[in-house]
Amino acid sequence: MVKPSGQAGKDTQTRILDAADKVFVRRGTDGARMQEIADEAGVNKALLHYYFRTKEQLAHAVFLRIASSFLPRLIALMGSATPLDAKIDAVVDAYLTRFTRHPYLPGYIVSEASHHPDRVLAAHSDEGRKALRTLVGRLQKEIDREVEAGHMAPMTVEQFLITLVGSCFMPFAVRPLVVALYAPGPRGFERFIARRRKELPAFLKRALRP
Amino acid sequence: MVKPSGQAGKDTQTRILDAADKVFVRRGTDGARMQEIADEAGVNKALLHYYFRTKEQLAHAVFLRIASSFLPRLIALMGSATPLDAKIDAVVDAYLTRFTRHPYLPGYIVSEASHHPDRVLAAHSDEGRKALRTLVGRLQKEIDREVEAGHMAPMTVEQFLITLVGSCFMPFAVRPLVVALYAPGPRGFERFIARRRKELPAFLKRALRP
DNA sequence: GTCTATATGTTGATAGAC
DNA sequence: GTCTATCAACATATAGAC
Repeated sequence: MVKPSGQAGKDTQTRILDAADKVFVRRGTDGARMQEIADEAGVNKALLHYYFRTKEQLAHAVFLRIASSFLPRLIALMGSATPLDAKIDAVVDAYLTRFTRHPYLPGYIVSEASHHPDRVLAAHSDEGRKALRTLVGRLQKEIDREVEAGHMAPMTVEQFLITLVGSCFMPFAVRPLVVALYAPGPRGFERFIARRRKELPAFLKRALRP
Repeated sequence: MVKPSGQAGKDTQTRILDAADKVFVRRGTDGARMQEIADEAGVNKALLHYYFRTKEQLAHAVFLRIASSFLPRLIALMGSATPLDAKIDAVVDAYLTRFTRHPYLPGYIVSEASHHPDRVLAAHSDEGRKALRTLVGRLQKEIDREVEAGHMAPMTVEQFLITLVGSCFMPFAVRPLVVALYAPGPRGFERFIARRRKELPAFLKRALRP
């Protein structure tokens, strides 16, 4: 028996979680209303509490699901057995593609990190942190070797990762400003990102050279 | 007659605005409470409405004051008659210094841009936007000339500005994560920023070379 | 201008029928 | 599991004394 596709086919808990994701990400946790989530899920408000007890716990579930696919993905892309240049291409492509589909995601993540740090920290397991530390260590060794050989400029991996991720986050995180200041018109932002897709990897790679 | 210094010496309206700044920036507009602002200002809640009528208008006043010093400062630094390399040094230094003093500022600005785009747009005057467009045009010409002469890699100014600003914003915008993942310990973040102060300008300058 | 007291409207959360 | 009805708590905003 094939499961019916679309929202209607999912079980209620998933429908609520998806709706909560949509509303929390768009409005921010503090700006979100349980009523709007219920409407979005096509259920009653009381049902939200039946499945998740409190808004706080629902917010936690939403952030957890997002975080669970975020750091691991970065670690997978940066940990692959490819040259650093190819990794940059992969990460920029993956992030810009994802954010194009979910434009409010960067703003939401930053918002949560700023105003609900506890929730953000709780969503990252010790294994995840450890995996990242391992990755950073391996990358740093790799880079140091290249530096020694004169093929690369000296650089701290943590600093580079922040710059890399931040460069993908930023245009979406302040999108209204980008549109107003740089990219007017109906498809202005789209064009801005299309251009970034080409320029950003080239820019970052140039910075790697000795 | 010398005015007494400190909070107590300022007139009430300013004290309220300063308090609102503190609370809004720290909690986010939606998470902020008028009561907390009143407490912070050392006045009664009713007085907030006497001076600013609504929370919305108070939030507008706070964001406006912040925005008024933000874009102009960037334009001033990037528009000075110095080489691009020196401008990078100046901007990175100015932002990292400011954010060290006001760590919640980047998160707040992103939060407002994401969840209250109208307010953000209203806070930027047409003159400001025009000034930025003029600056971008001049910089682009300058760069194109250098590219022609083979001294610089081709680059779009708007893209570079986002990367530059984003690289300064990002570590503060996700500070709890940076601390947990990269910079543990009491002064870990401080050290992270101190290192960034050196690495980031060098990194960006390397990316400019042809 | 500044306060106390209160009104007004939301919002998260629960009780209880079905 | 899902709904309707309702509560209790809170937050913004106002009225009115001083």
